[in-house]
Amino acid sequence: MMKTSSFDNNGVKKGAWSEDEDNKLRAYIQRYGHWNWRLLPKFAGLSRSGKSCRLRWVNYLRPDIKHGNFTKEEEDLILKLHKKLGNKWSEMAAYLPGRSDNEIKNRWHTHLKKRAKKDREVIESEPVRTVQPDQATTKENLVRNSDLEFQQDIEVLLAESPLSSSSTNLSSYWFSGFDSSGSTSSDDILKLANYTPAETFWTEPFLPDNIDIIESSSDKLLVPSDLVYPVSGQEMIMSDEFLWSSMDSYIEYNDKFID
DNA sequence: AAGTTCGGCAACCGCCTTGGT
DNA sequence: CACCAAGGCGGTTGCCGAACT
Repeated sequence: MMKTSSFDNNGVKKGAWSEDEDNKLRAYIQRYGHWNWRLLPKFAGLSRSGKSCRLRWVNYLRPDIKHGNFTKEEEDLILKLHKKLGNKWSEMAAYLPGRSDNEIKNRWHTHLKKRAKKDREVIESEPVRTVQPDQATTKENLVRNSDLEFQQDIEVLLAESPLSSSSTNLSSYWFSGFDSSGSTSSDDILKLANYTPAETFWTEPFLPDNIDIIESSSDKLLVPSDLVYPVSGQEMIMSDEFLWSSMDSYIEYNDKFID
């Protein structure tokens, strides 16, 4: 099931992720978040593209991600969502906590597409019922009813899960304050669920508001590239100790400007 | 038992959108 | 307004195990 890994001309690794790579990526994001996907692999000691790292995180390593079989309720909801949204996998993922857009897409292609086709055939083969005028089953009402049903399905599903997050929401999951043990407690998940990024602290790493003053001063604000200059693919792979200590001194150095 | 086909899914690719300059 | 970089999304590919012959 795994793709065998290989390196492209730029020394970027492709294919299946090893456990070691997973651990590095997980540990890095849990400790520092993902402030820049393109630069992240360098700091995490991975010879992967940023895109690849992002995908691996979003689809597989995110602590809230659910693995394993889809429930009947989830499948039913996907069918309804697909009817309503079409191939908007990421939008669909917003209604299915813990499921990635990729997973939903795969599920659709492997199982649900057939089921949807079957369902359609059954509906089409059903004889057309004659409607009494007093039933007032206008087209408008039918649409309204299906919307209501759809809304109810979503409410039921969300009630079953403590999270109502989406892959899109969680892709901005660059929280700080997680421990680096690699384990994820329910507290962590709750923290994540309740987390609302109110500032751009991590997305624009360590650049304080008074940047003008700092730039004019003799001190210079460190940026990640000040710490590491990988010139070859080989040099991008660094020891964890080095990475963590580099990052820590980077934070420490810039902290004085932020206070 | 060996070969072939099929199903499932992780990962890649290329395009589009968005935000910054 | 144009350009560029980064992130995000949907389509597709490729690998592997299971099922079938």
